[in-house]
This record gives sequence, C-alpha cells and structure tokens, in this order.
Amino acid sequence: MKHFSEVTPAATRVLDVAERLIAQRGYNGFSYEDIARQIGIRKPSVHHHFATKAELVAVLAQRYTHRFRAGLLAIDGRHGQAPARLHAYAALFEQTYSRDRELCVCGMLAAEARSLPGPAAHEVARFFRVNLQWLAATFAAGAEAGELRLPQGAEVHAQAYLALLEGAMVVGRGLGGEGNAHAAIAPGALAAAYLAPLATTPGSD
Amino acid sequence: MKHFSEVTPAATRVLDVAERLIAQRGYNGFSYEDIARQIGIRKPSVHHHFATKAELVAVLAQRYTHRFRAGLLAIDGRHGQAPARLHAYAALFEQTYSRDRELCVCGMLAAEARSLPGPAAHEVARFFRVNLQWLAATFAAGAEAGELRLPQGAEVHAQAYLALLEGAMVVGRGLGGEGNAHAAIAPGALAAAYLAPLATTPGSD
DNA sequence: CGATAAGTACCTACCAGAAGGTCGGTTAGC
DNA sequence: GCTAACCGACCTTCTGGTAGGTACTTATCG
Repeated sequence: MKHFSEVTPAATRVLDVAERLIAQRGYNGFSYEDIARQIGIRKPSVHHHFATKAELVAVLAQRYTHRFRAGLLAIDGRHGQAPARLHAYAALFEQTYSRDRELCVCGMLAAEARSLPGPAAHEVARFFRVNLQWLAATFAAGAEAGELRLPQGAEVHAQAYLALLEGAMVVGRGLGGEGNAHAAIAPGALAAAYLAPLATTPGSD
Repeated sequence: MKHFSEVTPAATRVLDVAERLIAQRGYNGFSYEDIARQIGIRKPSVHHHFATKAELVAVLAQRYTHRFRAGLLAIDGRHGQAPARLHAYAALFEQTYSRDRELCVCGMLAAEARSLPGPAAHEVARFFRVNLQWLAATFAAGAEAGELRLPQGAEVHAQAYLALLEGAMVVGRGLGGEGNAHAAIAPGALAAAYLAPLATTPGSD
C-alpha cells in the first residue's frame, strides 16, 4: 500500500481536508465532492491523488498514527516522570478536542470500524496498539519508579486511560450544548481525575 | 415529535432492526433498504412506519434513553451501596458490548453528532444528561456514606466514569482483532480499575 | 540550444448504483 | 368502513469511480 511519506504536496492538502472531514463527520459522512469543494478543485482531481476512498482513509490513518508516535517521542524527551508524561499525553487529546470539538480521527474511525474497508480498519488497529503499548510502558515505569501505585496491571490502566480520553471526546460531543451552563467536558480534567488517586505523593500534581 | 410508546408492534420491529444497524454501522452506515431487507418487507413499508430517517433515529434514541433509565431504576432497587451500583452500571455496557461487540447506540450517534439531524442530536444529548445526572448523584451518595473517597467533585467522576465506559467500547472495536492474543478490552474490567482506587475499604470489591 | 519525454495537477463529461423519499393502490382484520 | 401493513413504480440527488484530454514544469539528450 501507498505510504503517506510518498505523497506530493497537493495530495497532502487532500489528506488535510479529509482528516478534518472525518474528525467532524466520520468515514460515511463525507464525499470526494466535499473534499474537492473545500480545496477548490473538481472531484476527479481528488481521485487523481487517491484512486479510491479506501486508499485515502488508509493512508490518512497511517499518517495520523505516525504523527501521534512522534508526539509520544516528544513527550518522552521532555518529561522524565510517568505522571508528567501521562498528563502531557492527555494534553494531546485536549488539543485536538479544543479545536472546534474535533474528535480523534482514529477514535471516530474505530466507532465506524464495521463499515470500514479492510486496510483502513487495520491501520486504525495499529494506532490503538501503538498507544496502548506506550501507555502500558509508561504506567509500568511509573509504578517501578514509585511515582504511581497501580491497583491493577499496567495494561489495564493503559486501556482504561486511553478509553477515558477517547470516550471523553465522544461524550463531550454528544452533550452538544454550545458553551452552555451544564458541565462542558474537558478531556484533560477527566484524565487528571483518573491519575490523582494513583499518585504516591497526593496533591503534587 | 412522535413518542416511542405510541408505536405499533410492526414499527417496533423496525426500531429493533435499526437499533442493531446503528450500533454496528452508525447513522450514515445503513439505509432504509437495509432495514427492509432484514425484516423481509419493502422499503416504502419502512417509510410507512417512520416517514423520514431523521424521525426514526430520534424516536430510537428516545426509546434507548427510556430503557436505560429503567435500567438505572432497577439498579437503585437492587443495590444499596454506591460501589455496587456503579459496578452494576458498568455491567449494562458490558452486556451490550459482549453481544457481538455492539456499541452503545447513543455513543455511536454522539460520535456522528455533527452529521445528525437536529432532533436526533437533541435526544442523544438527553441520554448523556440522564446518565451523568444519575452517576453524579450516585458518586455523591457514595462519598457521603463513606463508601467512596473522591479526589474531585462528583460531577467530574461521573463524566470520567461514563467516558471510560463509552471509550472502552470504541477502543475495543478499534483494536478489532477477533479473539486474538493481544489484550481484549472488557468495559467492566476497566470500570473496576477506575473504582478500585476510590474505595474506602480496599479489596472489598 | 532546442526537442522530447515524463511527471504533476487539473479539467469536462460521463456512468451505474444507491440514497431518501413520494405516489397511488391493495390486502386483511376489526 | 376504518386502520394498519404492505406493495410496485417512480423521482431526484448523491455517490464512488472512469475515460480521455489539457496545461505546465522539469529533466534529459542529441
């Protein structure tokens, strides 16, 4: 399959627009016509860059995973302790969500996984495996360093933390109300609520 | 708008099938033709029961919320303590998910909220408000009774707990692998991981 | 230098199928 | 005779995708 790094500048613009459209409306909620309109070209030109929708989405998920992986490396470079890393991780999601309540692209695609072309679903699965692996390693390191006290195994906490963040975006969107009175969801705040009881030095973060 | 309780037996079958289809493929992932085929009737007959897709989904979300509310009442009747109630609540999601990895209907619809007809989106929002209200009350009661120790406000824990459960289903589906080696997600287990550190009598549940 | 080949980016015109929805009508039971 | 349940035929719009061609740039080679 095509790799996202082999993609020309014009094709990259297509990916950018498609990414936004998927985060907003999902795989079944946008068309090549939508992409064309937003870029200012005609539909067949989009097909010129990505022959099929299936290929487009697969490459997109691939690129998204790659960017996320780079984000994880950056976190490891900037923060030494597990709690700080996990907070920075949550900030990744908060950042996406705060941009007009956009959902995580792979979170959206995961929900639709049953109606996704095979290769795309496979890329989405890879995204989650990468994240869970990093989270499990980070939780485990935190426990070993005495920064965290884990009642369950690191894998379970990794799953729970990831689920909490993905779910926060979904629930937040579901609540819908535009800046109204009843509690707006902030993924970062929920992540903090998860981490607080696990801290060995309560109140230090 | 039509209320789900005013619905005839034949229309109820349409709702049942639509519910399954939405849980599997989402609002934009199924058609009236799909419903017709699964029931064994023709497409116009589906329109006879629900004039538009928008109305169908709105009524469906309404019915789903109603059933969930009944579930919450049943939990309150069967369990006295907050931790037990919260575990029973998680079992509600586990039950849906264990049936062929079906997603929570309103979770699915929430992800697609941006491409949902207005009334349907409104019903979905109601679902989340109902759940958050019950959860917040339950967490608060547990704290007051000394069964739970909450680092944050009850509302935050309610949001986090709901997000964790909705997200667990999404992540689980995203991972995709059919009963393979790498960790399968179990919503109930993740919920337990969330509750354990909040318990005042560690290890009692 | 100029011709040519190749690659990128885009276009109009078109197609077949699926989508949501409408219309007018039939059947069967109370 | 009313109502629920259902139907075939049809309409319009959108969908992903194809065919075949133009314009521009860059690289190559005699």
